[in-house]
Amino acid sequence: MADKRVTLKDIALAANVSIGTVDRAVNGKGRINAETQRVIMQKVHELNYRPNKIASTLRRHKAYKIALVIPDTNHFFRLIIDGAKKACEDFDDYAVSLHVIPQDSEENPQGQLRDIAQAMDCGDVSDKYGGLIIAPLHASVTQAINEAAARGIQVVTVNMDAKDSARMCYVGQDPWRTGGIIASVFGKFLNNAAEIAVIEAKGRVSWQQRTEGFMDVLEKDFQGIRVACMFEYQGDRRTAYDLAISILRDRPQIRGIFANTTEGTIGIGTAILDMNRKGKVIAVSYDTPPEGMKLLDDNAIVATVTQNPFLQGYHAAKIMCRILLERVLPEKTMWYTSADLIVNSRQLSLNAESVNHIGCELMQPFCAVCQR
Amino acid sequence: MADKRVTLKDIALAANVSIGTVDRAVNGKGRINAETQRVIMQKVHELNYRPNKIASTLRRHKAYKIALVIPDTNHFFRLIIDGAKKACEDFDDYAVSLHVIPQDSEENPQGQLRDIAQAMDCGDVSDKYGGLIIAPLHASVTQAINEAAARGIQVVTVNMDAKDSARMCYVGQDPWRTGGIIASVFGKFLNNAAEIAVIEAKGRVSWQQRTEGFMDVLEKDFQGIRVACMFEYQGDRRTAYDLAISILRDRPQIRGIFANTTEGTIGIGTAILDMNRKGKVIAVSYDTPPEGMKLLDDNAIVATVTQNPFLQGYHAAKIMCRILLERVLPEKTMWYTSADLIVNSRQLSLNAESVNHIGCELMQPFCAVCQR
DNA sequence: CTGAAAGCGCTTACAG
DNA sequence: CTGAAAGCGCTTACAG
Repeated sequence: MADKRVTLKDIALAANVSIGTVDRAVNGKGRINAETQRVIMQKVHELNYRPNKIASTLRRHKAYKIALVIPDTNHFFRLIIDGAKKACEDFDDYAVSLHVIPQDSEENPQGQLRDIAQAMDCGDVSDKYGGLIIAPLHASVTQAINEAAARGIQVVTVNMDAKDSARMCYVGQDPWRTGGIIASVFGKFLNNAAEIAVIEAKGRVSWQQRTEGFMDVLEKDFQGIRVACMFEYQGDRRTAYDLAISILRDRPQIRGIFANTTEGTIGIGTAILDMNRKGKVIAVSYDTPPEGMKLLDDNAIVATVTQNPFLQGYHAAKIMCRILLERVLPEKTMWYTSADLIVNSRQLSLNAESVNHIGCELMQPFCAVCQR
Repeated sequence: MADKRVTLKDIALAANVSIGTVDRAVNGKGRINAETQRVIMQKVHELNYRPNKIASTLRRHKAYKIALVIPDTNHFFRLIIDGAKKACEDFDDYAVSLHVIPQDSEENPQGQLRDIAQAMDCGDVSDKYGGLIIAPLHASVTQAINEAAARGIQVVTVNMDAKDSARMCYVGQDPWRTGGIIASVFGKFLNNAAEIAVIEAKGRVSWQQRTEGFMDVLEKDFQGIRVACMFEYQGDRRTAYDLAISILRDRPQIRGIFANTTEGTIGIGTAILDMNRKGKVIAVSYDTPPEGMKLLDDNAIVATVTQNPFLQGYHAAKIMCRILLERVLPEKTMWYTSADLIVNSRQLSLNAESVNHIGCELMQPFCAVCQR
């Protein structure tokens, strides 16, 4: 910042070549003599040259196209999309554009695979997607990710991961952590002395990790909380509701029920309300669906743990922009967004108004010249 | 994004003048004929011209200097500083630099006034600060803010506001909201049926607003919670402790105590611990001081409401950068950061590791060429 | 394999 | 008050 930045010209002077040659050495395209390259790179290191991406963007006419491949099935995913859009607006000056490729179902990985294949083939050579941001619906999406990577397209996963794929990194929830936070709420509300029930879905890795996190924190920090019984369900609302009803009816000593999915917790909360046990039995929800908010305000659900979907999209896109513009590899493979605790819907709406929008509205193009 | 952006040249062509003249009309400096100006501005609106700040930064040699005037007395303020630094690194390409001017006390507004006056006078004409980000320690700082504004220096307040000053906007906590969230936690933990005590400091406007928010939400959402008694203190730890001890001793029916400052809540938490009443009487803390974290893990404090100091600094600096680079006035006067609920110190540390750093590490200059 | 030159969109002296 | 020209640091054809 303080000192004048070293430019291509400085390197060219020092290495006694033309700036065109330096450019070729640095950007590694076009034929170049190995020895010339070596000398130039040495000067680059010596003088601590960093490319000026302002200048390169100005000259380069290529725009960077990014595709966001994600289901568009509910508010949560739409917040991820919003976040990604905002991040890309931040890079508007650098000619980055985002194209959303939405899926209409979370249960159709085949459809997603097709969408990705199509995205890889679209456009002529100069108009191809430089990067794909994907919320992989299933492990089978890995093959599409690897195919994209093989073609030189950068891939980042968001919200859901494809662990053994060639994606650069993952941005999203840490399921273990959300489980742990819910355990802490249980422990504190129940004053570390109560029996609880666990209703567990095992269909996704992240669901299993939530339960693990929940159990681990209970064991470590709240040994006064005893898990009296465990039941399995499919992650659905209906079964969770039925299980909760029978637990509430048959086991009056149970004072808390944990379910490891959004849908499951909605089922439990509804059961608590229907059995007129709110305030007596606690549930803590995942994410912030409308039904969850209602149950939260009715105190059938004590709190909800939300994972900043907006930030997930925002940072996934920001990482992608940096990869494309600066050829920077992300420093970490796993980028976890914070898990926040919400106790009433007003808190959430107020926060949405501020923190999200403080990141949003600021990014909007607003021009002093034309006043819009 | 899609269409080719309109440039100065396009306007010049349309208005039948040179690009130099268009520049003068748009940037409003240098003599220009009123009629010419009118015609040009009309074309600017018609064609929806937006200046390319990439190009202008490249040509313009001026760097933008921003000063952050803030006490450097604890971790909370240091997070604000970190946030501001990160935002400015984001604008590194645009030749923005941040200079921190720290105060060593929160209780010495005179010293801060001197620091601001000095900052305004430093440097020659071309090297002056373009913007000041200030955490005003007292209403008297208003005069320095107005003086800066009169000299054409942009001012944004952070964390603390100077309401009737000429600052462009405020970025920071919404005290009313934090009070309200704490009320919600009380209401839910106490199952909307209990007597509580309120210990109130009135020394700062924001403290009073916290109490107001607390009382309002209790009244609206938790009518089963009764405020049995109110006491006044100076916002200090010691008095709060003494008051809490006597409340806990004399009024066994009290099941929650609210204090409206960080220090006050630490006093209460300690009293709850000393009187061996943890889990029986609840307190909810402000912010995230180390003592608060300890009391949180001991369950003397049930939760703490934290206000994202990192984001406060980050967004205050980002707004300032936009003001300087794009001559954009902020759309709102008050930018509130979200108030998050923390139930254990592990949650906070994990979140700090992710959400802050997801905003941080990404911004760090990291170069594919030189690998650092 | 390397160099010289044009030009991205803007701002800034310098002439008129 | 207005225009013509140079140049910010880079990339990209185009010659050699």
